[in-house]
Amino acid sequence: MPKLEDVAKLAQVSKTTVSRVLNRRGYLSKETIDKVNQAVKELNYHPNVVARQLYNNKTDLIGLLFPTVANPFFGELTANLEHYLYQKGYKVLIGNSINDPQKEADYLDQLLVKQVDGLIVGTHNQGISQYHNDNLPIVAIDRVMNQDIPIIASDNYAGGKLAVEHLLVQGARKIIHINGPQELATPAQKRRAAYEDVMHDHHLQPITYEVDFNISNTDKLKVFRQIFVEHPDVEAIFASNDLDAALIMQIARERRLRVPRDLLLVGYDGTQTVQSVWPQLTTVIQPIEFMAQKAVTVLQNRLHNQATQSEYLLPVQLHVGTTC
Amino acid sequence: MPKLEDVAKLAQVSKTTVSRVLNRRGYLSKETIDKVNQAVKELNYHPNVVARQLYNNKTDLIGLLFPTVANPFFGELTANLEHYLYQKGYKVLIGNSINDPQKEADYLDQLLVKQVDGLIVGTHNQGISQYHNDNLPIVAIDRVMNQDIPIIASDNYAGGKLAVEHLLVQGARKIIHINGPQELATPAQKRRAAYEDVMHDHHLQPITYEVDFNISNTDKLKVFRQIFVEHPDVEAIFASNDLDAALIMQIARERRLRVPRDLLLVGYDGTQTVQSVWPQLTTVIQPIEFMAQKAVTVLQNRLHNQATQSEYLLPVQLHVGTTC
DNA sequence: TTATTTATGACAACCGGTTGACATATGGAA
DNA sequence: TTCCATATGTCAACCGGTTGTCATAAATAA
Repeated sequence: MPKLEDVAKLAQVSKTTVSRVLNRRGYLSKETIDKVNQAVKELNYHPNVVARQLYNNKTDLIGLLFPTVANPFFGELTANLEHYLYQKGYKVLIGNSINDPQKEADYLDQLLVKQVDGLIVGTHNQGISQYHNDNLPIVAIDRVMNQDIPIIASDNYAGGKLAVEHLLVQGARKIIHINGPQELATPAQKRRAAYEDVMHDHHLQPITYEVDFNISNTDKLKVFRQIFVEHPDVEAIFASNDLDAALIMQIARERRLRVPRDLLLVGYDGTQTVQSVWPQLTTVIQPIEFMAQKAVTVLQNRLHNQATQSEYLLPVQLHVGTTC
Repeated sequence: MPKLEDVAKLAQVSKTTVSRVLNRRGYLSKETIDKVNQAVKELNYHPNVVARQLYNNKTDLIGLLFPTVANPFFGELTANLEHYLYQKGYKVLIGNSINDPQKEADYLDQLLVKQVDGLIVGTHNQGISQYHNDNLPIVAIDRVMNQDIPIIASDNYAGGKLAVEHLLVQGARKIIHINGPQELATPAQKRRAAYEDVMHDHHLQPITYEVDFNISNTDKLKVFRQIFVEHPDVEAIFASNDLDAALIMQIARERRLRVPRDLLLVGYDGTQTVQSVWPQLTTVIQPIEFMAQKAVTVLQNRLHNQATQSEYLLPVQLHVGTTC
């Protein structure tokens, strides 16, 4: 692997001159520029990125910490984040933390140390202390970290309201909601608040099941089956996300419940993948692309020490399919 | 951000000793070890990764170049790759190249230069020349690059055969296949070969539509609608992948064709996402996790200069749903 | 003719950690 | 008493660039 010195030798100029040509600084004649470029091409020389990173004290890398890109919501989010970050000259390092707080802490430990210039996080684990780090600009998506870390989220309260009110309009009364554990501080809890508010407004009893996002589908199915055992008269379910809605659908089939006749179903997220494969699902669409764009903008503000708000709420949209 | 020297000062030892403690080499007394560790903790010191990378001439980063993690196949593949790579001590840098050969070339240019220790690629663009690079270990997934680059793929021929033979058993005769452009050298072309072989064996006329993986859903829908215009008597479609199958399904609904009564449909990939959301789809399941694991193993062999085969074929499985 | 701009080189410090060479001191074993 | 393993320090080179300081020389302008 050729280095700067080799280029200098071949072009018969000094290291300094080569560096000047590559970085366009100082006075340079056309001839030397050509000579150097010629040598660069001949040797197929590329400056060593790591050496530059060391001197410049930045890597142009942004870390993304999310549960898993196997989930279409995080997959699409990651794809969009990568897109916008690439436009700004950053590359993307990913860390999937699903179900493994140790792994998340590990990643943090390593990334916080000059490996990345900034971090965008949306993990679902609790009690990671390293986030209290002033050195590294961090932005959270759909996750409450601490005061210093700005949050990008869709308008979960509005989304919850849209979903529940739609269910009520469709005539459902016994509506059950699924959400993550309350200890986990996520903006998604606002859907629960919306759900409970709307139910109370209609003098209905809210019933919320708390299900950990990280558990396996098999375990989720067990919990969801329990819902139908404990509430055989359930008329509608407002699920945490579209994949959970799919599991509910699976159970509905097991129990020979026809959707929407016997059971109404609303999901959440509205990823393009699920929209494409299961357009019948009524769901609340989060503006994934917009969230990614906003996260990148806010992160860049942080990187440039510009002021940012502590929270950014983006609008959601109800997609009405045939499941309710 | 504290550096090694600061730790040395605080612990009242030399830089060398600190380095010795951190890297466990040479003779060390328990007291100094404790003193150093104490100072490390007190300062919250972490060695600068980039400096280490420069000296060691490796980054412990592996680049993943795929079309987009927004697609569940690549999302799940990426998640699995990340999992296995993490286990081996590598971090993951992603690059999504969809629909943008320039971006792919860009990534390559930058990653080939000591930014990553190795590369796993599965992009769908053509004519990228930089892959002829001897410096960097590369492994390809489901993509033919050049002789030096080992390929991990599922058994596409067997998969194609399974799908088509199942369609025939179900009574279909006019079966249309969708695949990528033939110029694009991918193992997926073997499905086409299998399809055409089986059709010929049954004295049936194979009809293959070539559709670029990278085009938008809107454009794909246009092409797929054309299929039904040109072949109104089509009885079955063997799609390139599950998402394409979903689009076909959409068109079937438009045309009031009932699946499987009026149209049989087989997909390809069998991602957990699609399996979960649309279990009714009959499809060929690629062993994504196994492919990821194999890719990581083979890459590591390359990294350690151990011999590797030029191709690894992994078994597929037919999932029979209700779409055929 | 003199001053200034343009063009290039040599050199060293620096980014932050790693490593080898060499010196030195202590304690216990032979 | 001598020898050696143990324990720590100093110093400098190195990884591969970047940048500032000085020096030098030719070309151009005043």
